[in-house]
Amino acid sequence: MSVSKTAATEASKTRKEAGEGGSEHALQMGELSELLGYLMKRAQLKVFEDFLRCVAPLQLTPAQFSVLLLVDRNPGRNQTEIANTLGILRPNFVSMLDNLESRDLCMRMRSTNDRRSHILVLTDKGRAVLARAKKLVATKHEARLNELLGPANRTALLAMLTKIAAEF
Amino acid sequence: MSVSKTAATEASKTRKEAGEGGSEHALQMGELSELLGYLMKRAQLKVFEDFLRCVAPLQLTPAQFSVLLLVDRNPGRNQTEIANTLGILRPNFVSMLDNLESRDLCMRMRSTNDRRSHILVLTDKGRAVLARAKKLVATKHEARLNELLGPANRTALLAMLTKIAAEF
DNA sequence: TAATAATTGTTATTGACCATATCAAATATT
DNA sequence: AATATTTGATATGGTCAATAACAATTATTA
Repeated sequence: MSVSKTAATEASKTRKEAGEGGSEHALQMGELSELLGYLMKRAQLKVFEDFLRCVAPLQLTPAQFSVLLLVDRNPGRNQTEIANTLGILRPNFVSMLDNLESRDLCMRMRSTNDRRSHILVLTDKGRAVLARAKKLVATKHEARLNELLGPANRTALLAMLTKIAAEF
Repeated sequence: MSVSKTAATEASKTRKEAGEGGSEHALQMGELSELLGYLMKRAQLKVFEDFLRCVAPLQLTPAQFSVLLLVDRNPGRNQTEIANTLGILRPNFVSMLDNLESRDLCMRMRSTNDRRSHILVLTDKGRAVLARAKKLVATKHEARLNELLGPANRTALLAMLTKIAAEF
């Protein structure tokens, strides 16, 4: 089982092999393959990757999509409220909105009640893009998860992630 | 220096939780609460937060912990091999090792076979810290997941994350 | 009402993280 | 021997996350 250090170093010189990416022997993952954070991070990166692929025609990141969703569902809210709900810090939300506004997906409107705040509204184009994005996400992205896990497991996974996000 | 990690966790107390605070009504999350990427990212952040808390006495990030684990389990491997396995780019792995080496947790040794490469080895202190870290992770971090989900669900979650990380 | 505090959006800045190009030394290939 | 590839390293740019600070506005309170 255990390999001596000299044998291991010897082995390191031996190989070049055809395979995926790494041309060496696979390393022992050890307890890494049971480490929640490691698996979660790896999975999350894959999910974001796939999201970007699926919604690439619309040039929307996951964060941008979530902003459009939330603004659409919550008319009359200001920047701070939207940003807080998404866990985005207010300073960092500014450039994000600048981007969406420059692409005519979203608009800042001065509130009549409180002239400090900007009420956020989707433009017609913003609503149209959001609708197309939702369709792409549902038919390509989330559908992929269904194929991989099955509907029951998918539901279970989302429930567990929700619980972790809320109570961990 | 390098208190940025603790500073970040300290700052989490300042951060307002999404949808909390009795003054404002909670926003409608809409299909956000069913969006895989959103939930995954939120959950992942919580998990990393908790990991940092649990292993704070040892001042190890999840990434550093994974490096120690992998080096320990794979004696005789060089930087490229370890970095590749963890999905870390070689240039970015350099400063990471500089850090671990400066803390006397890890050592670079010139290979006798190939004088270009650095064989990575844990120091005695590195092995000791790793052992303590493993214990903290098991008894505080992963145990927390068990309490939250139960053993069966925890196993199911890890399996699904593994599948997503591998096949998505 | 006047003075003070708090809030909103914003700018500036910093540090962490990810990615690419490039380099010298060493090794592999031709 | 000449050329190509690999390894660790440096430099650099981009994206995020986080903090401090500021002007305009609103809320508080003395």
